Amino acid sequence: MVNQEDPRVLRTRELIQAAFRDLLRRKGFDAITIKDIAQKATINRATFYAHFEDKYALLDEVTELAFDAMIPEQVTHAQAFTDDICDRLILATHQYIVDFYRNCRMDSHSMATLVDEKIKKMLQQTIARIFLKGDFPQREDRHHIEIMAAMTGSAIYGAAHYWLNVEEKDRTDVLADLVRPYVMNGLGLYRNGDA
Amino acid sequence: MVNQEDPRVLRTRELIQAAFRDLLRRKGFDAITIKDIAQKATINRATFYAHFEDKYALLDEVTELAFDAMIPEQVTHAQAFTDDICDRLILATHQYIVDFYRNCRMDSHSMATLVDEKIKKMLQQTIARIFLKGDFPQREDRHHIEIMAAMTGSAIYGAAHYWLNVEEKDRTDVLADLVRPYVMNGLGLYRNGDA
DNA sequence: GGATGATCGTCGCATAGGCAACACATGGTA
DNA sequence: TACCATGTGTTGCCTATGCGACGATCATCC
Repeated sequence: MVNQEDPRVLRTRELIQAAFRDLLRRKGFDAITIKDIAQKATINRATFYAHFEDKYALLDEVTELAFDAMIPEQVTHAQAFTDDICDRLILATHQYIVDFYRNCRMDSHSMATLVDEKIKKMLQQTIARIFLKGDFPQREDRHHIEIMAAMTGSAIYGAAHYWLNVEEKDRTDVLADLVRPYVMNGLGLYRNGDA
Repeated sequence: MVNQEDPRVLRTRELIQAAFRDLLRRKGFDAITIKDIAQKATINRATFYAHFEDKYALLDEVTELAFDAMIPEQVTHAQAFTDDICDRLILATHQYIVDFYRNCRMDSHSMATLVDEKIKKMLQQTIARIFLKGDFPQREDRHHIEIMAAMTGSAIYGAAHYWLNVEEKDRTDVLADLVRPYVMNGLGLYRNGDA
């Protein structure tokens, strides 16, 4: 395979990703061909396959990069899962979903599913990483941590997604006020005692 | 040398030109090094030399492309040097100079001189081409055509340049009304008889 | 004067990318 | 059915680009 440090490789991958993001704004995922991507990226079609197995792998990477960019500094370096960190995760997730649905034509169910799964997985990993760094209860039990992270990530994602169709969808503070107590209580971490 | 049709070549040249245009907005021509250009273009310094002899050759090409883009369709395909064509050339030249001085830090006398010469030359060539297509007086005399084109191009450029420091610099219509009769009379082409 | 550092322009070698062709799958259509 | 067009992955060969090094030039500083 190619050397991931070579500047030509970095540039080509960036070109492919940019072309793909651009195409997603114009046509549905299913309608995008490798030829389309290669043309817009000004690379050869064969070169695409030197970098990505197929367009699904490309979607996966683009999604990962985009969501990573949404996660605030404070969350990435959080030492404990606090109310503040929880809020930031809720808002970042919600914002990501809003941007995603605004920018991409959603005529492809397969893409929506793939992105859903990807984001949920990243949320869970992010949360689990914070749990492991902090003084989380049953910190030694790996399974316990993972399942708590899975539930928390799913809850946040589910709520953020649901909020798309709510009347007061601009009141993300309301969203956070609903999700935070639920999650923190579920984790046994709520300290403000209003649950 | 490299094959000018290869898509890698086209892309690399475009990257170099874009990087150079961008750098010209931030620092003076003299202060720009080949290393700067290569870094911003995400190419290797040695690759630069496969495409341009030095930064002067690059400036020449970038200037040519930019001025070409300013010349209206009607002028490019003009069959005769009419009042209208003359006006369009005056305004395009003036607009080019305005953009140029607005976008580039003019701490380099050498660059200003090079661009001046380049634009004047392109103007003259454009005008000579129109003369050759139309029913220009003494059409058979190549020298006559060339020198008329040279004077016309120089006059237009000189006036457009001078107009930068005029109080009513926004009244480009006034500029055109001053230059057009002068040029057209000089060429013996003025038909409206107000000279 | 000499030392130092930055840039220039060029070289040979290693590697990523372009090209043309291939077999294969899919879907429309005569 | 057979046919044609279009998209997918893959391959071998060739070319453009990246890299590291080189000597040369120039400016700065001691």
